[in-house]
Amino acid sequence: MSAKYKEYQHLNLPAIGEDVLSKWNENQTFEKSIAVRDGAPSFVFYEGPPSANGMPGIHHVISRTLKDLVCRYKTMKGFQVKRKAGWDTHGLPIELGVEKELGITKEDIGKKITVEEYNRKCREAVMRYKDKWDSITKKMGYWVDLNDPYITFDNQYIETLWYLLGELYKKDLLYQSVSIQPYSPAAGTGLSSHELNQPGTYKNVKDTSAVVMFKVVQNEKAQFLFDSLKAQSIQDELFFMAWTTTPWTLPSNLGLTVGPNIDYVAIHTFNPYTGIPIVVILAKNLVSKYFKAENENIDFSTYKEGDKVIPWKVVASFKGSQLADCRYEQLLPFEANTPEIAGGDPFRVIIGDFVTTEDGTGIVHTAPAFGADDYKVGKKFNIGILTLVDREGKFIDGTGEFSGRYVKNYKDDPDYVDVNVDICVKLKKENRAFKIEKYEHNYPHCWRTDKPILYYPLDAWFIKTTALRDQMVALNKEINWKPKSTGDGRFGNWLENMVDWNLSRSRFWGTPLPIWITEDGTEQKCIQTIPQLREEIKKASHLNTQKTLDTVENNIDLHKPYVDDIILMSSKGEPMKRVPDLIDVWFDSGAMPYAQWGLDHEKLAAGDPKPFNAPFDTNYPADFICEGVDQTRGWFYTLHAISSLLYGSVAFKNVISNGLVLDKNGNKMSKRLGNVIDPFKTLDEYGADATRWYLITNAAPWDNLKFDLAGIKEVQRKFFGTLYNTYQFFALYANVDGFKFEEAYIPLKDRPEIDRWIISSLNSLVKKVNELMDDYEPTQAGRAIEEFVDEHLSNWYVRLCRRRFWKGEYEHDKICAYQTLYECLETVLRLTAPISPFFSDALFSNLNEVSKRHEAASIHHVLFPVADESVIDASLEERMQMAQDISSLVLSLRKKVNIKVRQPLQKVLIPVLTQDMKTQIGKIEDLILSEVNVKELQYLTEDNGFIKKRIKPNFIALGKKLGAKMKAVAADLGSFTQEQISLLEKEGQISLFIDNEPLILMINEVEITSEDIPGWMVANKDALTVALDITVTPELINEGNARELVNRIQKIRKDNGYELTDRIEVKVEANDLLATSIEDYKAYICAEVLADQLELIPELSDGTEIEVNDISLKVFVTKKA
RNA sequence: AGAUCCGUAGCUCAGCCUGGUUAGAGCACUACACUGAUAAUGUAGGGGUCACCAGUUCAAAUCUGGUCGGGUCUACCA
Repeated sequence: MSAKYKEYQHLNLPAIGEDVLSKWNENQTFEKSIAVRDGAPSFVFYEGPPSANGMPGIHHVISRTLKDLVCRYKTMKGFQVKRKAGWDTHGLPIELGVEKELGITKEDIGKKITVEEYNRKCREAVMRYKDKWDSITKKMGYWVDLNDPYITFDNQYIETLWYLLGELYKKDLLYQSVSIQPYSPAAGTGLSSHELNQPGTYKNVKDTSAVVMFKVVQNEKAQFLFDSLKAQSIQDELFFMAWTTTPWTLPSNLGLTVGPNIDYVAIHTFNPYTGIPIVVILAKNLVSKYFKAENENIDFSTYKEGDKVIPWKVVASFKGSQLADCRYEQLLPFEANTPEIAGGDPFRVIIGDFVTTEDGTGIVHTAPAFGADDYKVGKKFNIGILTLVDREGKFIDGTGEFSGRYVKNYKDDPDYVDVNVDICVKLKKENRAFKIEKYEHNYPHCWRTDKPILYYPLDAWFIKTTALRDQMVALNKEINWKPKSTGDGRFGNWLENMVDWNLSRSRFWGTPLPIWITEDGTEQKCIQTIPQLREEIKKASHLNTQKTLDTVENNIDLHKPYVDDIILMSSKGEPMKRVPDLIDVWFDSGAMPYAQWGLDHEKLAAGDPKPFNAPFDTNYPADFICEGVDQTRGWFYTLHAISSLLYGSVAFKNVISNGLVLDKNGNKMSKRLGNVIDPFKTLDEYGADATRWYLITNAAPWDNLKFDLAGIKEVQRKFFGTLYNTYQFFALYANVDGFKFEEAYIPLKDRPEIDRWIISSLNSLVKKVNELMDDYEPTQAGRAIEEFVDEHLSNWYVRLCRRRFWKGEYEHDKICAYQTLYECLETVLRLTAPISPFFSDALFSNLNEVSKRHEAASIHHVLFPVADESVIDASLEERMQMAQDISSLVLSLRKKVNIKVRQPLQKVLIPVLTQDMKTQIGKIEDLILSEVNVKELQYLTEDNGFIKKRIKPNFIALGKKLGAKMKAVAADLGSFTQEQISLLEKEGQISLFIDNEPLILMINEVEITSEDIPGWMVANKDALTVALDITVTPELINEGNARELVNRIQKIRKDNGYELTDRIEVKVEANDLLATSIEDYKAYICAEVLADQLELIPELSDGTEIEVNDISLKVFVTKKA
């Protein structure tokens, strides 16, 4: 039996997808795609683990399409691409979800519910939507190994994290320190940034703000200030002015921060509260905020205390950098805030980039304990730290009259007296306040207690990323970022301004920090492996319960609360408890290159610096990763940090950061707005191929995508519809003729020009697609394929070649046509396979099952096409483009005068400006003539005077030479006569007078085009001009009628449901108007409609009434038995 | 607040790196045509102050600076 190419009824992409999917499942096509590359070089891909705690959305489909297409492409390029799936299972979103479900808060954990029970709930919740995820993964055609995923809550995984943390610890890159975190004294707990971002936490409140004065100490650094005062005979006290909205932080002040490039001035004036003459320093830009312009330089001697008009005068100006290290007197000294207690070298002016001149005075009161910036800059300049407020939010003992007072009304005390006001009153009395006022600003509040938070130093563990910043920056330069700007800008910038990584989280469900510590904090142990833990606990068995000992020995779970029960022993025999912190979940995912394979204890024992299970060695670093751009400072960063810190290597070599998926109006998709796209519905309705193709080709991956279902429909119809039609066309005729690609491959030189052309274009496309895919530009690649399929293959090659497939015998030309079209289809399918894996596999299999050209069972096992440069013929492609343009021009002319294409016309005129152009068109003459149904093509050369020419400057060439004279020359050329143009053409140059200066213009400095042929219908595009002879002679009408008749008979054949190959007999009712036509073209008509007989009958009783160019007549068609 | 991306036809996008005188496609709309690929296709038409302002230049959608609008990340600070 003879194999046939499968023909379809309709294009049903979802059905094709399902069909292919079940074949993949049956035949283990994915597994085989990896197996067939055994021994080949590996291409390493890392899967960023999603959390199965939420439903997959359409935005997951885009990044997974990108991941998948790169992996499929690389597989087709001959690499082995292993793809281990992963699940991110720890973290706050899961905990919050569980809390919500149980109706509890963080404080209830350990009280209303045990930590054990709570974590069990988290563990259950985390895989809640795993089924949905697995389902979308399969449906969308994302090939990833779901059978053996890495899971971040697995003991093996956590153990590897512990090992890595231990390595950091050994390198002194893991340390404990305080960090300034949002803290709620009312609730007695630190708040995560996530909690701070709850709606409604930021409120507008009115606080007492103060501009206070810090007295400058006269010493070497400040001498220049005093000198300039002395020069002006000013002997009054000199102050720095600083502003604060939290006066309660003033006793903890240890520094004043100025901007190095900000301009400051010293102003001689009077304190508005005390009337004492003073000199104050503040930013020049902010002077007007405190001093009225009309009072500048007025007479000081008339001023009395209490006057509204306060004179002032600028007495010095300087840059902030000049103030560095000037000292000042402590503002509010008490027993508890001496320099000794503060540590460091306080009460100095220091330099900070964060200082602005938008608020305040341009000098920032710096209390390191109560602000992140303050802490950072304070640490940098070693000004010490004072925490004069306790965790309940009240002043500690030793702060004078303020001791024991709450800095805000945290207890809802009706008799609360604002300590901030009292501080300000004190400062006023001491001539240390310049301006006290209520100030309204946005301040964060605790979302549970509604009380203002404060920033408070809390203990935390850090990774010292800053120690290796330079290396991280240098390694980043090795990474190929798509788009580049994300790497240079967003990521590069982030690295430059990096701070140490705060690992600590005070939560319950996560990776515990494996550090045990004695009560006095003098001894620490960092545990790296489970065996090590077992060993250590054995030494401390007397400190632990039997239950704990059993658990550790038999079935340890490296989570809370079990690890917290474990007590180790110090060298001095003291008990050691684990620090209560969990680590940032980002460490979990950033460590996946190592932890996904787990720890190899044998390698570890042998001292291998990278003791991870196989196939780690061949799977690090990654060649490619891809995630949303929101991961830049998330996963991308943590991967990079851990890899740089521990192994001095990049973790990934190429990265695509894709943009967001927005709704069709450009809004973020959110459940609240109800504009989320259900990916399941989309895939079911339109199929994965169209969805994937749309996602990839509609916008560059890193641009935000405005997702519109109408766009998928368009892709479905426009691209897949066209490709499908082309395939159907091929299958239809190939089945009729029994073409199975059995004949030897016909050398291109023996094929017609149009075949050579499409093969040339095809190879140009292959070349381009390879380059673009190698450059991680799938959007460009997809668009190039679209253009080829639509413009070249379908709209030109197939359209022009249709007759070759259904006319004539099965011999040389026909086989050429089949071979050519087959090659195009097969190659295009292979090019599209990474993007649209189902459709391409289906059609490829249809082709291959008949031709058996490839041994592979799936398109995803064959190799990606490689361009054969020897068949690319640029000049052929150029002239075919010309043929398309000329045909389009002729057709547009026909349209203008309403002469249908079926009506033959006599001739076309084309002015040719060069010999080369004439040669080129000559080669495609026949093609054009048959396409536009014209009998002959005449060339007009320049010397016949027929053509009207147009001249314009070649701006690129002339620009450099002429510069400003360009406009004048352009105007001059615009008024050139035909004679001048031909003179220039003949001589090769012409002299002009521009602005009364002579100028020689060369022929290559202008562009001459033909524009018009007097007396003809013309049309032009760029340098091409086409004229059409629209005279319709009686002979031409006869021929047109004959063609029209053929067309009508064909329609009848089709209506009657005849097979393509059926022979017929035709009887036509005699008609004077058509008699000559039918007689003259009888042979032609018969050949076209496969008629063995064509008779003219005077009267026809039966038959179909038809119209041929407004002539009515009857035709009777019968099938020959 | 900082960083970054984006802003071109009603819609989705090219073009911008490397400045050049008619700013392109597709969709949608309108009209006409084609009819053995036919739930396809072709041709033509309308539709743009290339977000705005300034600068550089003979010449700016394109280069520079700024403004506005949208997105994202980071931060929240006297």
